[in-house]
This record gives sequence, structure tokens and C-alpha cells, in this order.
Amino acid sequence: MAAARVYKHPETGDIAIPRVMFALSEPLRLSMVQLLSERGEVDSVELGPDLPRSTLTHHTSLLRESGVVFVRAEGRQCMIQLRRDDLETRFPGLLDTVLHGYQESNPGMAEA
Amino acid sequence: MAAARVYKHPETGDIAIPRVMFALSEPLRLSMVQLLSERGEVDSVELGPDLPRSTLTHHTSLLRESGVVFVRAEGRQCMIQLRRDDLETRFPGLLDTVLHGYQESNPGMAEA
DNA sequence: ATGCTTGTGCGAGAATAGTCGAACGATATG
DNA sequence: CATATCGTTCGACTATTCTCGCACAAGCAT
Repeated sequence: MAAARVYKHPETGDIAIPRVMFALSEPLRLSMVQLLSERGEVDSVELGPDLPRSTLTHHTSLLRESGVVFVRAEGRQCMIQLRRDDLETRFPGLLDTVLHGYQESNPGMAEA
Repeated sequence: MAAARVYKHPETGDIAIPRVMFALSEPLRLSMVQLLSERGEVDSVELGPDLPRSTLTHHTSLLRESGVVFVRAEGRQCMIQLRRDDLETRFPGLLDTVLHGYQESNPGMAEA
């Protein structure tokens, strides 16, 4: 058995504001986060069905390295989820405020 | 009387999350905002006494254009203040959360 | 094992952002 | 008016980020 894909994540205490802010400063990533917030854990592809895979990996990696999302391998796909609790612990209210504020200007963006 | 320097600011309703997030993703600008939060209105130079003026203008302009600060000419200097109320109206709690979270990792940074 | 699918790493190119010196316009002071 | 001081603009350079094609490795099915 070979070691499956393993992803490095920052410790909760190491999640830094500037990194998080930067991660959430891109509309594309912001949309991803918003979708994650609505759906819970999703297949990475759902975050950008039309994007080239290498571009998708780029953004999911950035979100992961900044501490915003948790990534795990599931077979050959990878599943992504928000680190809600960790973010809430570290920066209470931040995520909700940002998502609420963004949603306001992007109504009806990721509807089921 | 020539028209004094006039600065363009986005309307409160036009302040957008991605821009704000980006503005606050730079440690330097974050520090400026933190200092503004403590001091109220300050001379622009106080935001970066050691920086080249053109660099200072660059960052204050970015903060202004993103809707984070309000700038007004005062003689030949310029005075900067946080758009606290506007930001609170638009994204309630955001500023406090961010500053609190940043302060935590940068204790004792702009002490009087 | 062969073939298919999926994510990742690498590299190149384009776009964006940061830094800073120099020249300029505007304002205050002598 | 002459001069000094301030902020702005411009241009150049560097650094970072974004995008994406391509090759590769890992997982699943036949």
C-alpha cells in the first residue's frame, strides 16, 4: 500500500489574517468558498467545473495553504470542505460576515 | 482660488468585499488600518514615516479606492481616517474581526 | 496488465502588484 | 516673488500571481 495523497494544512493557530484575506480577495475563490458554505463537503470539481484542472488545483491549494479549506483524498478525486470551526475559533464571525457581504452583491449565484 | 486636491471615494453601497479583502491582505496596509483604528484621523505620513512618499501614496490610494479610508487635503498634507461607519453599515463586524484577529498575531505593534 | 479517469507538478507567458527615484504642481513661509 | 515642503504622477524594475497546456503518478475497471 502506497501512502495515499496527503495534504498539508496549517495548524489552526497558524492561520494568519493576511493569507486568509488574500485567499478571499479573488471573486473566483470567494465563489468557491460560498459554494462550500452551502454544500458542506464537495468534490473539488464542483468548485469549478469549467476550469482547467491545473487552474483548479492552483486555487484549491491556495485556499488550503491559507487555512480556509480542508482537503482530503477520496479515491482519485479530492473532497474539499470549509474549515468553519477552525476559522470561527481563530477569527470569530469573519467567515459569516464576508460571505454575507459577498452574497449581497452576488445574489443568486450558486443556486441548487 | 484653485480647486484644492479632491479625492475620489466609492459610495458606501459600492464598497465591494473583494476589494476590501485585497486591501487588507497586505501586512503593511493592515498595519496602517490598525493604526488608523487606534488614532482616528491622522496625517498620512504617520502611516509610514519611513516609506518613500510615492510608496505611501500608492498604499493610501489603494485603501481609499477600495473604500476603506477617507482622505482629505489639509493644507499641503493629507489626512486619513477609517470609514468605520460605512464599513460597519456595509459589512457589519468585519473590521473589528479583522483587526482583532490581526492584532492577536502582532501584539505591541503600534503603541503610543 | 491495459486503459481510463482524476489530481498534481512543472514550465511558460501574461497580467497584476509593490517599490522607488525623479519631475511636477500645489501650498505654506519668508 | 522666491523658496522649501508636501503629495501626486510617471516610468522602470522586480516580485508575485494567474492561467493553462503538458507530462506524470495514483486509483479504479475490465
